[in-house]
Formats: sequence, C-alpha cells, structure tokens
Amino acid sequence: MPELPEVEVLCRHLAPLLQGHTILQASVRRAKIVRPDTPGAFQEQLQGARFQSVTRRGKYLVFTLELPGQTGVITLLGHLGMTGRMFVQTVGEPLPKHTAVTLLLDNGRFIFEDTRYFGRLTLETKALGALGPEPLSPDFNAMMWAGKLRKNGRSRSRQPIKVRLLDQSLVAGIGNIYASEALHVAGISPKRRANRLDPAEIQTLVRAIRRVLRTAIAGGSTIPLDFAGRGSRDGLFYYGQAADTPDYYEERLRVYDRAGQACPRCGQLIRRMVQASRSTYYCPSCQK
DNA sequence: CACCATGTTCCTTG
DNA sequence: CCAAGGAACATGGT
Repeated sequence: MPELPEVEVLCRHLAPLLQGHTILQASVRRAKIVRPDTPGAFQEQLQGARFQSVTRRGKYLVFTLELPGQTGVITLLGHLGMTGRMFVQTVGEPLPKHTAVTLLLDNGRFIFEDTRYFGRLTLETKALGALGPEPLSPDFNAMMWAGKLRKNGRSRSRQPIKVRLLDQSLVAGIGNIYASEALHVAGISPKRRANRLDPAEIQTLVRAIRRVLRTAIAGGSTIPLDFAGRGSRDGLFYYGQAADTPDYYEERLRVYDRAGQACPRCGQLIRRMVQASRSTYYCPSCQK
C-alpha cells in the first residue's frame, strides 16, 4: 500500500490504536524484514516499550516509543514496500499467511504482513536523512525546487521529469501512481527533461503534486477501509474496486493503469509507456 | 507459460 | 568519476 497518501491514511488509522500502549512481546517471523536483522536483538529492544506517537515521513511510518523508567526514546521505522500492511487484530484471530512481524500489545496484536517481503520494520533510522522535503509542507515550494530539479546529488541530471519525481531525495513520498497523476493534472508531459521546465511549469507542477496528494488523502479518509485486507474494501484504497462503490476507482485516478481509455480532460486515449523500467501513463494530447 | 505489479538497493553499463 | 539503466528481492494476479 505504498505511496504518501496511503501511508498517511494508515498513519491516522494506527495512531489512536497504538498511542499509550505497551509492547508485551515482539515476534519476528521473517528476519529480512527487520533491523537489526537478528530477531533476538530486535525483539529485546522493543519488549516493554510504549508507543508515544505515530507519524509519517515520506512513505515511512515513524513510531516513537519510550521505555518506562528510562529517559530517551526509541524510534522504529516502518516501510510497506509494495505489498505491506499493518493493522491491529484481536489476539486469537488467525495470522495472515505472510505475517513478517507481530507485536503483542496490552490491547491486541499488531501485525506487519507483507506478501512480497519488500517492506521493512527497523530500529535504524538513517534512511530518513536521505529524504527530500515533505510535499505538503511549506518547505516544498517552486523556489527551492527549481535548483534541485536540475541536479542529482552534486551532478547534473538529464532525466525526464516523471523519473525525477520518483527520486525520494528530491521530494519524499511520490511513487509510480502519483507521479503520473500529478503530471497529468499539471498538463506536463512525463517525457520532458526536468532541467528544461520553466519556472511557471515548476510552479504548476508543485501545485499539482500538492493537489493530487491531498485529494487522495481526503478520499482515503472518507471511506471505510479494511486495513487487514480481507474484504473488498481493503487498505489498498488506491487500487481495486470496492464492491459497493463501483465508480470509486474510476474517479480517483485519472490516468494510472488506464491505457486505451479516454482522458478525463480531453477525451483522447491515454497511453502507457515505459520509463526507467516502469510504466508511465499520460495523455499525449493535453500533456505537453 | 508470459507478463505485470504501489519500492528500494545494488550492480553494471556506457 | 558518474549518471542512468536494469536486475534483484518474492509472491501473486491475469
């Protein structure tokens, strides 16, 4: 369930369920998911810790915990990879097939499940340091972004804008779906070289990114979601169709996974192409 | 069987 | 040295 809006919705869901609750016992069922990747060390460090807060940074969930009687906090970072889920179940409910980590709490059992095991739950936090600005914060604006768009680290970048948008150090939280969506809202072709966008286009894109992400968060916050993923309306709210809201998916995404369908703005057919080994969807008519 | 999939990291290529 | 492209990771859906 991975881009910024989905992680944000999950964060809001988990915060009240976890805050103030204590980990009685951590259990690692798939060592590659955790850091340190020695299950014993991971389990020991979390035993007895209490959740202070749950926040989000880019596509990461940031769990802040404290140990009773000790000063300082423990930071636990969560990333859902492509197929990760997190939810709190009643003790006694069956574990999902691909459960990677469980945390027995004083009010239930926290599950981190991930079919493909690309996700992470780690006590190492250095990944946060590499992230660019939060797209929904004032730090993210056309002025600061213009310079960064031209560069990749200290060198020049010649990549197309769609590919640049996936670079988490440029701006944090955009993934393959919302990169296509934001460019469509902005009316900018995904093929355009990032360093050739003029200031007005950059401003337009910044606003489109904010709009697309905010709209997605609002959409995911409005409808009831099943974070355990058992029903038709699961935590993957950007994908698939809810049985009782047949138009939901149609309305949510304008171009992603809609090759051959009509562009919602001009009616021309949406195309799919491959950039950096990943699908890009766009309208050849209204994205220039 | 073939191809596709919301992400990130590592290795190779040019 | 470096940017960019592709493979790898692992499983499932179509």
